Amino acid sequence: MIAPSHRSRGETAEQILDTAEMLLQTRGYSAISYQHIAEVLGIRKASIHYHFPSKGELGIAVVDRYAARFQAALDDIAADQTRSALSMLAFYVGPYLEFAETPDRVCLCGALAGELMALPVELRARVEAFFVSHQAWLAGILERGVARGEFRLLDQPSKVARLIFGALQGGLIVKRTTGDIAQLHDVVTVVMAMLR
Amino acid sequence: MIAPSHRSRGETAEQILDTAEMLLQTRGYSAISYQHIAEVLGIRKASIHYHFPSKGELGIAVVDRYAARFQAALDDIAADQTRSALSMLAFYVGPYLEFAETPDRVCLCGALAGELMALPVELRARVEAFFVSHQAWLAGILERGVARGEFRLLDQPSKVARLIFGALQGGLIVKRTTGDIAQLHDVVTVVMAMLR
DNA sequence: GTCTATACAAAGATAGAC
DNA sequence: GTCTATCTTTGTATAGAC
Repeated sequence: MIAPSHRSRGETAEQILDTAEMLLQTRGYSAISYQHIAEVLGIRKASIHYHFPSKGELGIAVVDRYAARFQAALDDIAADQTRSALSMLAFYVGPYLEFAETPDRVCLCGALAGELMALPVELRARVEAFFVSHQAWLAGILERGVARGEFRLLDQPSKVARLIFGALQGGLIVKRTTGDIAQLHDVVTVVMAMLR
Repeated sequence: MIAPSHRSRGETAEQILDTAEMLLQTRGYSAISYQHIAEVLGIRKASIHYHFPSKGELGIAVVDRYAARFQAALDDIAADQTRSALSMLAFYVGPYLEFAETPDRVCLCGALAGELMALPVELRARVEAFFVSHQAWLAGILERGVARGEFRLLDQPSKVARLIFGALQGGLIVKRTTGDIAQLHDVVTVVMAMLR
């Protein structure tokens, strides 16, 4: 029985997070303001301060929600022992390819990492945790693929995971800049070829 | 005979560009201000406006200088027919590894690309041109390595170049976030292994 | 919970003295 | 070429009415 996951936040708070997430992905942290978010939602700046008193807290809430959503999906996938490692990897690449299909979105943490030193330290820590956990997850999938005879790695799983993760983050950012969707597809193609 | 390359800009203008470049690499475009630059140099905001009337123009001047410096080195290297393709690639990776040795610097264009939609359009165009030309250069080196029997590629040179470039940009950004210098070294190691 | 109003600081930019 | 002074707008944040 699947109960609808009760929200710990109200509707307005969720809309604020949605809008802030979109703006952070497209324009970054320093460039966005309460005014921008308020305009998109048709509300006033003060209403946002009611839900998220400071910009730093808002940024943290956005990243925490984003990372938790991602992590839940990764946990689900990795837990399914019947799936091939290849399909797990293909699953992981999915969100990146989806972002690549938008004109201006990249991974939230990839965008924030570009202006790392301008972020509140608590926010930096979140971005770091995101990178660390995703690379650990990838390394686990690669190890699994080796154990199942699906992958042949050029080096230790953790090192290959770093290459793949960096290539996805970097490839997505380059894709948005050049506007060429093939940028990320090519990266994924070569990554897959590398694992055989 | 080597004449000292005459500067088309004065000493102060160069110092402003140096400081702006450093701040852009560490904090990004939106987060830096004339005030920050002035404080580092011990001058006033108005003095910067004398040399670079608007922030957009300053940003463009920084990126143009950065890209030209990089390009001159790439042209020199690629022109030397006696060098191996491997040594050329090792040379290309050099600046990334140097940035990785600093606590908070990444590639200027990699940093700016994270907040792409917040940049003036002329600046975006510069970042795009940087990405396009660097990937073309890398593809040329890869092709050369294949012709010389040094490299064996998993796919077309342009596609492998995209993987390598994205991995370097992404790897450097992840490295700065996690603070682990091995992050980028591992990426380079696996890239090199991939080419054999 | 959302609004108006406001405080306060910082930003980009210009005018004009030196 | 650099400075002081100033303008205008924007940003973050709070107080208090509704």
